[in-house]
Amino acid sequence: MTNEFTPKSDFLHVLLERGFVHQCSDFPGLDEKALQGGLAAYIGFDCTAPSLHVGSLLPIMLLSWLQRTGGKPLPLMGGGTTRVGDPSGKDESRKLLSVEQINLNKESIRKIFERFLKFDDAPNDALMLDNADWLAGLNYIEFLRDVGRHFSVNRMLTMDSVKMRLDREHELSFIEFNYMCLQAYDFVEVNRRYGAVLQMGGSDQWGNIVTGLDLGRRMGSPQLYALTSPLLTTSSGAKMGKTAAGAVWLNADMLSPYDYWQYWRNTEDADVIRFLKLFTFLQIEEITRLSRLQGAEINEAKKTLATEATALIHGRDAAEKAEETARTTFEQGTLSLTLPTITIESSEITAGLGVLNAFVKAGLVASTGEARRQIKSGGLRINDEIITDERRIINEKDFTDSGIAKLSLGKKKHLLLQLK
RNA sequence: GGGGGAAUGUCCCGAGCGGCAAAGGGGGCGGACUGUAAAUCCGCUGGCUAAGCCUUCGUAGGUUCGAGUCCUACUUCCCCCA
Repeated sequence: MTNEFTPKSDFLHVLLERGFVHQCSDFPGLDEKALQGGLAAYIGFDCTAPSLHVGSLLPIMLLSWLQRTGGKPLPLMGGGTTRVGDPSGKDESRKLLSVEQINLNKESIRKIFERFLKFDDAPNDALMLDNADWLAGLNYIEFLRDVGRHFSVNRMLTMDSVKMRLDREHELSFIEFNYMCLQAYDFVEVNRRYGAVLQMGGSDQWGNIVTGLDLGRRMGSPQLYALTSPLLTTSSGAKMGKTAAGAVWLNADMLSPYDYWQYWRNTEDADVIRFLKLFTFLQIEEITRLSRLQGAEINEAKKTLATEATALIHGRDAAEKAEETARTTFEQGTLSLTLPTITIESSEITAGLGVLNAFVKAGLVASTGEARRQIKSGGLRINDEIITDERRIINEKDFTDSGIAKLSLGKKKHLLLQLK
């Protein structure tokens, strides 16, 4: 895919070297553009949830590298398109969200970008866009006349995202079918308004991006370019970004820095180097050095990955604190007071709180039923002591003088109860 | 417009003679082995005030001691004919 081509621009050089590139519509052409400086590129982001998750991290890194190599990053909030729903890769139609919900999500997501990009007034400072700005007020008739006539339904039917739905005999509603038209139009509009000539995205967006490129040609935009990043899976094939607790969110109020650190710490051996290149800004030389580690030494690389990745979104302090918490908890096996903590009224203890409910309250298990099952297989511990009696009551003696007790699920998930 | 199929445990796929909390996978979680890894093996994978009780098989009714299973209507999807 990227064979033979040797980029002259820093931007493509870094991207290729670090494994960010899956496909590009025109390597030499884009390379040339990047060399000229001031390359403006955008990536669209959904507003379907109040936080982005690790799956979105890769595109964010792309934008950040763009800025670091002199380009102008334009993160685009899908405030408009989220109202429609992207059919790509999904059999089920998405639930439509309310406009209010979308706006709330948008605000919440926006904060993440500020950790990765510099937003200001310099020429290559980032600019946050929202396609609702031009999509929400679209006039249907005008849109059909000016834009719609350039779309070939014949061609759209051959696109993978659509074909899959048709082949598998799944419903594809008109509103979803229009998604790609809107996204294509975005490209033209972002180019017209902000001069972006490049759209990036995950490999599943290739079809949508190329459709935009095509529309641009028909509507007289300058030459546009497409670049996609590989779909992220772990070496054992699992999709990235899922854990027991659900998605790996980037917002601290949805996933603590400690848990985020743990997510990266638990990376499979085979993925560490790839992830270091993609999700940290460490020098390639440093990563190469880490890649020579063997066997259990790889754990060092994992810690580096975890700390660097955590520092990017939660700050260096929080990352180092998470690392230290992990060291005390896992390597020394002692009680770390900086583990994620939930507070509990002391009256609840006096009233007699059973272990089952305590674990549910802590969020380590979803129900008392699950707690029972975990106890049967020896998965629950309080202060490192395996719970064998599901009717065990937690009492004052379980707490330290300062009112702390540690609950654990399995060997990895720990949490503190703090008496109030 | 006519005819024939299909919807199952709210993660997914999928079996299911009128006695069903419902086979089997995948995924996930826990245990063993390790290095907080992978692979492998074992167990679990509706809820609860738990040897009992409650709620699940597209929706609403009906037959029956008893319905995922039979009947009726409705919804959605698929196939064939026009």
